[in-house]
Amino acid sequence: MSLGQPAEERDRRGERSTGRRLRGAIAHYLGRAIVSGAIAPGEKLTGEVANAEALDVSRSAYREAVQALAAKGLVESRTKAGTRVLPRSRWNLLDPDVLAWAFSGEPDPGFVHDLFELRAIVEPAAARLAAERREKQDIAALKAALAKMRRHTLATEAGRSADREFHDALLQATRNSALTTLSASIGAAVSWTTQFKQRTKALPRDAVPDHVRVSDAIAAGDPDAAEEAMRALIDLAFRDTRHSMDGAAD
Amino acid sequence: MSLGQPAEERDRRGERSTGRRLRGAIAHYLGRAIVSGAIAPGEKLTGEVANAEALDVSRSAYREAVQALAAKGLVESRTKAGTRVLPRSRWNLLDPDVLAWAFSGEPDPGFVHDLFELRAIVEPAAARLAAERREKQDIAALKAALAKMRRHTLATEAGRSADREFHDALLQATRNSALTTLSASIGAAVSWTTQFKQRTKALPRDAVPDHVRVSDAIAAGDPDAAEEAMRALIDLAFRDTRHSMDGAAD
DNA sequence: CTTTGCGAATATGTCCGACTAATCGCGGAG
DNA sequence: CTCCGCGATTAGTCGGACATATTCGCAAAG
Repeated sequence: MSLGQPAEERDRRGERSTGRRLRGAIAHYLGRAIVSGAIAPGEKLTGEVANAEALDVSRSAYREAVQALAAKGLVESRTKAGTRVLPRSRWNLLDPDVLAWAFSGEPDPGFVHDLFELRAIVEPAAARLAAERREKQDIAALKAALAKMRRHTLATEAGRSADREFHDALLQATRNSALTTLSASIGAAVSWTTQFKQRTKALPRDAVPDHVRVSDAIAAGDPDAAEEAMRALIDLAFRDTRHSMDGAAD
Repeated sequence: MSLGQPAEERDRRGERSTGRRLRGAIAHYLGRAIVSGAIAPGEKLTGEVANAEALDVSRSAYREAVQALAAKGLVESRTKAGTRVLPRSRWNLLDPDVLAWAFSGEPDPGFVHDLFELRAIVEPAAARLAAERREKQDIAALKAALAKMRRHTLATEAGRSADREFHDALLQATRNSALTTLSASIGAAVSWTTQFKQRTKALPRDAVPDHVRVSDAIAAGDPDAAEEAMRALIDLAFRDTRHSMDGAAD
């Protein structure tokens, strides 16, 4: 394909930013369309040749993008039958990319609720395990993340990054690879919902004290306190998020 | 790395059994090699041209397979730098395909332990939610799965399928899309570990009564009982699995 | 001797066009 | 009316060419 007019053409192809390859941009574009519901489950998207031409990309790049979506359970391709969107139940909703696509537009309040419900199940239990198994390095990682959170506010990307680091360090401390995998998903969810929460008004609450209580309980090796502190943290975070979503119900 | 096997087209075309496309077979092959540790994290796999030729497939098919692995977080490709295996922490261990690859060889006892720990966190909480929110149809689905489990034993694929259906129906009843997504992962894990457990001759225990207790508690709308029954079920299942893996458990 | 910068080698990324394989649907034979 | 097969359609695979982006070595400057 001719890259004759680089800047303009690339924009039309879907805001390929630094490092993001073309197929990544296509996957992003299609993924958003599917997750947002623009292409409903069961629906069949247009043929490869036509769609690739419409997006002004080669069929190869388009196909590789579709492969990525298929690997995440969003679509399924069958010869002659075409490529169709799979039912939501087949989607890999916890995949970081899928989460990013889900939150790139207007997040579905129901889905946010479900994510918090999952966090409310997993993270307190994880905090308990972390309190039992943490080593010196884990405590250090938690405190480092806390320090970053104090320096920046949650309104900044740096602050949200620190928040992610905190939850990541906590799940790492559980020494459980399955929980660690959930870390990436939960981290993404935390970041997105926090960003959304900040969007409404001035910061509703200083989140640091809640995190300190969790960190202290883990450092002290007190599983019960860690579980309870985490439960409280998530409950408050959910309350704030829900409140801001209700208030700014567009 | 590269497969020593000289090109045996018939063999590979035979390997890709029903419905499985060529790129699926390649992804399966590479995925197994990575998850099993044959290609260590950080290691760089052979160049596309060479590897595609070694596998006797076109570069397109090979690349599409690598795309699938990249989408699951197993590898990352960068121009000139090559395609290298990502650290385990980046892997999407809960992806059904990755789980299948992980259990296609000798399962890692530590990983099995981690999976059961996750189940022990998620499923009792899910049972509690299911008891609160179940509708008639959910109870029917649970009972139908139970009936199937009674007809077949866990030693048969039909029996394991029924077991999967039971846990799936339970998570469906929670009305939580995030938990439903975990359903596929956990279901796969349950199936694999159960099969592994059965591999050591005599069936250790009739799993049906445990499931009946969970089902009854959910049908009765008793969250506490449902949570406790599920906790007992998982504990027993883990004990059986660990016993059959014998010595390898922590 | 260390550092900086430039150029070339190289592996992935994208494009193209043809061919293959699988399958759905239509229309004719029984 | 049913069943079978043939053709049309769409994804799958192929191979080969070119673009792009890094890495790496080498050379010149400090």
